Amino acid sequence: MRIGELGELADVSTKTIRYYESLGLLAEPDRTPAGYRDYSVADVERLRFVRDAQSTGLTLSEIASVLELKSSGERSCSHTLDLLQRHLADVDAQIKRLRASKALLNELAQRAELLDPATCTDLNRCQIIAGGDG
Amino acid sequence: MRIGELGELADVSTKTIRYYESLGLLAEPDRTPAGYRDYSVADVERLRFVRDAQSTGLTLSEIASVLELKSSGERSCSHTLDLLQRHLADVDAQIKRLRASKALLNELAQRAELLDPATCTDLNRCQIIAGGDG
DNA sequence: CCTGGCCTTACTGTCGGCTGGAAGGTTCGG
DNA sequence: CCGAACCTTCCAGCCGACAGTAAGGCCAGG
Repeated sequence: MRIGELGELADVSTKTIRYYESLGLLAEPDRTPAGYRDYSVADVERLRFVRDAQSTGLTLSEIASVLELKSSGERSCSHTLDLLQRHLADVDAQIKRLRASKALLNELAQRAELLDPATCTDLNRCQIIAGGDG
Repeated sequence: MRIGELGELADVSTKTIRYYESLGLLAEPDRTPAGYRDYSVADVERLRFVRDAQSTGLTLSEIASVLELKSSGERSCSHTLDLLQRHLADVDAQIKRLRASKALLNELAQRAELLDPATCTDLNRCQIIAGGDG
């Protein structure tokens, strides 16, 4: 199949497919006599794999490293597992940060509702956002 | 004070200060006869405000819009409040996505530990990551 | 007078993941 | 045989928040 069909089947733009190929996420496909990329069903699987992996939040280069290991004949899943666990830690850290951010935002919003706007006199200092130290 | 001192007081690089100025986050300061930027204590406050706002996860352009409104004489905090609440919704959405991502990662990691690597035969299909549909 | 450190503007590069467009070749239906 | 829809390569740009560098000006201490 050609790139357009592959794109439709995996819900990925042709642009993106060529981009993935340039990153080594997809192997260089066969070409038709006219030079068009010629894909098989396995490529649909592989492309979907990339999307699946991406949906877990792995970066494209991380995905590339998983694929590279696999294609180099690495049978063990330990690298993948390792990657997943490190990534899990990252995600946790991000969630933590966001929670802190959220708590702060909530506090600020609450303060904002209590505040009398008339007391908001200093243009350089928003009472809602600035720390409560002054 | 000059830009270096301002930077130290607010823990921001001189590069970043000039960048903020170019975005309109900081007003154009007075200049010394030699053309150096000449800041006052109020500028330290303002710069810290920017950092505070940034720490809540607001983008620089959002911060700029808050500051713009304030400097245009807007007394009401409703815009800021609005911004905070929309941003809060964003943060919630992000947390949601990350949680989903985390659940998926956990599931994958668990599956990985149970899997026999020897069954990992299809190079285009990582059993850890690919969906369990086949 | 010289050196080192600060300052100036302006432009480029970085990361990640694409997207757009130009300029051309191919294929298919009518 | 023609036009539309597909394909090709390559190069540029986008978002956000800076950091790096060049090429120069200024200023204080010894």
